[in-house]
Amino acid sequence: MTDNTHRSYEGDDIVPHVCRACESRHGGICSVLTHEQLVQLNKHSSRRTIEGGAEVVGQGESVGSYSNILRGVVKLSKMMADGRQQIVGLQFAPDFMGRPFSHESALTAEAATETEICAFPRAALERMIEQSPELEHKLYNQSLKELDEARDWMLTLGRKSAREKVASFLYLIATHIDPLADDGFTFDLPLSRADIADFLGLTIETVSRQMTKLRNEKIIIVENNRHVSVPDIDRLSAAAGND
Amino acid sequence: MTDNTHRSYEGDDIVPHVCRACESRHGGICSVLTHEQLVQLNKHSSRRTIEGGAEVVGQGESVGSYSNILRGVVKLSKMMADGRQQIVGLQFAPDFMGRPFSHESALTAEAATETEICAFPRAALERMIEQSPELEHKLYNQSLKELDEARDWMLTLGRKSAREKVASFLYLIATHIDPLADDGFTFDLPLSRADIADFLGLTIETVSRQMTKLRNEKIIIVENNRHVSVPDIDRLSAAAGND
DNA sequence: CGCAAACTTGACGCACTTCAAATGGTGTGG
DNA sequence: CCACACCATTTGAAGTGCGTCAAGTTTGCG
Repeated sequence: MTDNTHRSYEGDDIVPHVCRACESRHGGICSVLTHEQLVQLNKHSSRRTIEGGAEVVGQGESVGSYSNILRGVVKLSKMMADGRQQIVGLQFAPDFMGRPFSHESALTAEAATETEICAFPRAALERMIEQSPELEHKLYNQSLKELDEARDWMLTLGRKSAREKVASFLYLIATHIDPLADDGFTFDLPLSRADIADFLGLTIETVSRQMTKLRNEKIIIVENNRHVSVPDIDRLSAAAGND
Repeated sequence: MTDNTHRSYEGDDIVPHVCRACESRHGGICSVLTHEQLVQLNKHSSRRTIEGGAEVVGQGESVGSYSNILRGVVKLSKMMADGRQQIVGLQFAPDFMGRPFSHESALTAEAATETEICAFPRAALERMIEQSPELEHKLYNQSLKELDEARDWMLTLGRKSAREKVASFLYLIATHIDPLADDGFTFDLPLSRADIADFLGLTIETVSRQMTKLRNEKIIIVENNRHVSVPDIDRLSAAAGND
């Protein structure tokens, strides 16, 4: 396993300006690039802000670029011909977004909240992958992580009750979003009820009813429909059916 | 993308005996290894036959080895504390089996049918990955493929009806198993009804009822409960809800 | 042949969906 | 600052697809 030992160079003039203050420099894929590679990649990269609800790539579209998520939440979804939809993954900063070695997207990527990304052309990254085994290793590790998450979620989709599904979703968010306050777990939901339903394989109404029940049981505290607090994360975890 | 151009060496004395006749030599990960590496890996590798139903690795166990599937079907499953189970993936020859860079298994791997594998110690493979970017690239590509499949299946689990789920399963098998006859799609199911139910997030009874319906509609022909023929793969695909 | 396991079939119940209406929350213009 | 409109969410009532429980039936194996 490779070790990231570029820390000593931090602040060095060689690091591109935009990257120097980049939140993604450490956890993201850029952390394994040499300064030369960083400069190289940066020549073609561009920061973009995407408003919540806007589509980044559509299912079946050809993909011209990859990107890093710097801020926000992106939902990956699949749609059937008749309109039924399933969210198959959520991505958070500093995740890498894209499906290397496939030029047609099998899914839709859409910003759930306002999102900031750093995009670079497909060719630039693919060239860099060929040159840098560390980069490919980093990408491989992220795809293994995503595969683990996808399989966890398959258990949720296939075998959990509506109540457990909703609790599982809240638990996922609680453990992936930076909390708004220090007093435990308080956060804003990045997804609407409709999105949550599409993520859980349920209807909006069922999601709403289960949220109400969890609220009545004091497992969660809800304000403004989006703002949620979890007083006891272990109770939520238990409601999610986690061992 | 790397190109496998070792074909000219075929039959060369340097290739280990066991590998020379190996069905996995071409599609599997071994196809990107040099002959030297193949010899190296072969020193520690061992062929094993696993009877149907036997466990290869258990959920939560520490993993001592990786392997290639040479023949048969392996099911990957997750279990909740109360016994609810979900199959999260099926692997066919010549798939690589294992989760690199994680020493504790998050899932159970069990032979669905009688299965033959070629196992090698964890350390041997991990050393080789460090030396060979081509090998890591090959593994990365398989994990991307598995991720694509997992996400496809999430749509099935979350949004399809029982009928569509069963048809989707039959379609998956029909397109992944070598047919028994040349007359289109005839095969033996590698999974029992109980396994199919665990794969689809259904009960045995529901699977059975939907199979009966598909049989009555002549979309499938069933003999002996395991032997299935698909006269028109497009009708099956349509029943599965594929566009 | 006979037993056990796997599979099928039937009757009934319930969790979730569907359809419909009420409520709340947010932004806009007066 | 309020009134209104619009959308998101909640709540209610009724329907249904799948699960549960309980026989049967078939298959495979000693």
